[in-house]
Amino acid sequence: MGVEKYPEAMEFILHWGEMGTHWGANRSVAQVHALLYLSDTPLDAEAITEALGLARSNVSTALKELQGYNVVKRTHIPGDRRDYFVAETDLWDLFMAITAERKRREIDPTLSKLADLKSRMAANDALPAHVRERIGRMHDFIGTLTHWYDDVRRINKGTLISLMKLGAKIVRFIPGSAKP
Amino acid sequence: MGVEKYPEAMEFILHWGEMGTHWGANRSVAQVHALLYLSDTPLDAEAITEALGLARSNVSTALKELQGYNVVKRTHIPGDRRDYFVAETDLWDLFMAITAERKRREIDPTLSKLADLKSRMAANDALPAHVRERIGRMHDFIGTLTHWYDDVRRINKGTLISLMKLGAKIVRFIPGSAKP
DNA sequence: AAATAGTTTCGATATTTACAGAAATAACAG
DNA sequence: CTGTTATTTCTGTAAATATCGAAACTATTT
Repeated sequence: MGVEKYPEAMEFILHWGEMGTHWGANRSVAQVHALLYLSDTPLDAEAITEALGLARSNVSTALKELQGYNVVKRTHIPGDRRDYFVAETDLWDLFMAITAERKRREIDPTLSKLADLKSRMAANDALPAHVRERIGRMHDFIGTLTHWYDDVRRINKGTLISLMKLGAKIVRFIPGSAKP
Repeated sequence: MGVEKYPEAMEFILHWGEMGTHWGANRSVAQVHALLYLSDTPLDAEAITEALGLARSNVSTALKELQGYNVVKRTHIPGDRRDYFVAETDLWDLFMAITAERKRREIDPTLSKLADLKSRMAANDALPAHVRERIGRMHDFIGTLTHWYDDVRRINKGTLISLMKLGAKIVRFIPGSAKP
């Protein structure tokens, strides 16, 4: 019997669904993910459909999308032809997958657009200097941010978690930094 | 004459408007911000309305919202009763304002909900252990993230920028960390 | 070939969000 | 007190997004 029978579990799933729309997924995708996250056994598409009351086609699309983000994996049960699914339960990996996807959709297009504008502005001297300067500065800034992000992503997971737990104390270890 | 006359500037404004919808603002709000960001003089609501072709009421709402996020400030010109507006041009401050707002809308509600569920689950022993465990783990994880965020926010701006430029090299300074 | 599992596509809603325009209210200089 | 400017509220519409259910299609197993 699935977790959707428990009121607290269902409440979590519904909340996740609503928040999902703020996190760049749609409600169904987020609900399917929440259900799989709470389940301790792999579920097949049909079971998900019944548990959440969604259309079968919707669940299929959601599963495909979640696999694309690498937060859900497909498994099989011996002697059963159906596909079963499990969610990533390592929350750090989940977090990294979400940030990667959001960067792709929310940052990368802007970075390209700014690069494009910058190069086109270089040739155009009718343009006021401050416009060129501000668009250029925005490009540099977002470039710095994404460079930092790429850098941090490459750090070993355990190290990263320790770093995060260190929090603001990190500053102590940096040469030449003083309190404000 | 406003920056909206320059194709590249307008392109920036329109792009910003589209991306704004992914960043938690609506198109109008993001467009107004982009226009002010590119302008080197303060603009009044009427000028913004004409530059962007929005309804006056919409511009008024957008300005109010932007001031709420602390990314736009009101100023006055001597001998002129109208309100004028300027955008934050320090991109770091802008970034911090956006992240604060997004945390408020995208993280805080979930943190509260998880805390609530956690306390209610404690009393309920009909609930399977793994459900309690996974919701609890999610709460802890998001708690750790927001704690780190609060910590980092308190670091002096200049220090933070240096830290970011350091990128992955940060690891070198941390005692007891090794490459993967 | 028949049965089963899964995916994809499509048109018909339903829901949510953005936006405009009008009207009511407030603030205030002259 | 009066006219101008700015803000707020509301009402309706338009646009974007999400969802469903059905059907067509593919692949796999028996």
